[in-house]
Amino acid sequence: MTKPQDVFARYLADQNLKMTPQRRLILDTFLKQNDHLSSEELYAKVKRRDKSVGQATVYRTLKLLNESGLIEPLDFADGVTRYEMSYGESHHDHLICESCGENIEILDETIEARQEELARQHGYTLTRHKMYLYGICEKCRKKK
Amino acid sequence: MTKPQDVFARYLADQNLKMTPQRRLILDTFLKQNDHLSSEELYAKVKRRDKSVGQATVYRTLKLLNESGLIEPLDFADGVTRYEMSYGESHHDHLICESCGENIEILDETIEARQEELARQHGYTLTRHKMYLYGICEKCRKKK
DNA sequence: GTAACTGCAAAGGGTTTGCATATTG
DNA sequence: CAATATGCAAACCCTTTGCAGTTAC
Repeated sequence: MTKPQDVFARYLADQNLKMTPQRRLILDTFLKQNDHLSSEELYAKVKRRDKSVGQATVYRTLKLLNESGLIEPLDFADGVTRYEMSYGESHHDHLICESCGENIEILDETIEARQEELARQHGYTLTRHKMYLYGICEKCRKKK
Repeated sequence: MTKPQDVFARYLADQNLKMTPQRRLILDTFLKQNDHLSSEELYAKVKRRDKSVGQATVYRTLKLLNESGLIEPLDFADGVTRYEMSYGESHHDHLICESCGENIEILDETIEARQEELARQHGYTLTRHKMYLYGICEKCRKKK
């Protein structure tokens, strides 16, 4: 499969945009720690490698990475937008602990199938979906 | 069933909080147009009935209404928090047309059950979930 | 009476934007 | 060299908070 770096380069070229050291560094940093990073967290990591990079550039680059199809915004309802790699990764949903923030990736074929079916019943063609399960994990429950 | 107004009054009394004309008006306005209102939209409607009400009071009252169990925050990822009546309403998810914005409320027992089961398997106690299905509705599909 | 509530305006947090300068293709 | 990107700081949007004065219980 094409490397993420190449996908991004390709996207930029197609849009008449330019590859820059900053964009390279930001994507690279994101790829290294492919967690569910927020823009600010990524900014901190990027800054460790190159102090001169500005916060706005990180925000702008994340937007481009999203448009290029490499990453996707997540919504953990914690006030910040987080991103995860979507290119070459299989789809999954999230199970989130409301107490400690732990985040488990889940996938259930029964649910996926029912979602398609439900949409179809309403005359919809499904393009995507978001499902977040919020709860309390075992550790946190026992702490109380 | 107990009226929403009474549920709210009861909640306030229990918490040693006070019923005020503003709180009454805000709940009343919300009940009248039980859409998926944002705080600002509600504020605009409230203001039409009483110009003297402040924006902060609407925010504060929505928080109280949520705590009382009457309403619940929604997250359509459009930058604002919206609320919908939850008291006396059955839980449901949303099927949204990406083209025209149509929003259908859906509920599927198979999915609900699987969600509980999935959480349980990971040691989680589920408190809530969000599921949004995005697609294209029949009308929009045929328009093209 | 006194704890809770109000409106106002200011502050807050995350994100975006305007601008002068620097860089890419 | 022309179009894009950059860093900085200011602006932005939605929401929360501090405060002095008001009101419900």
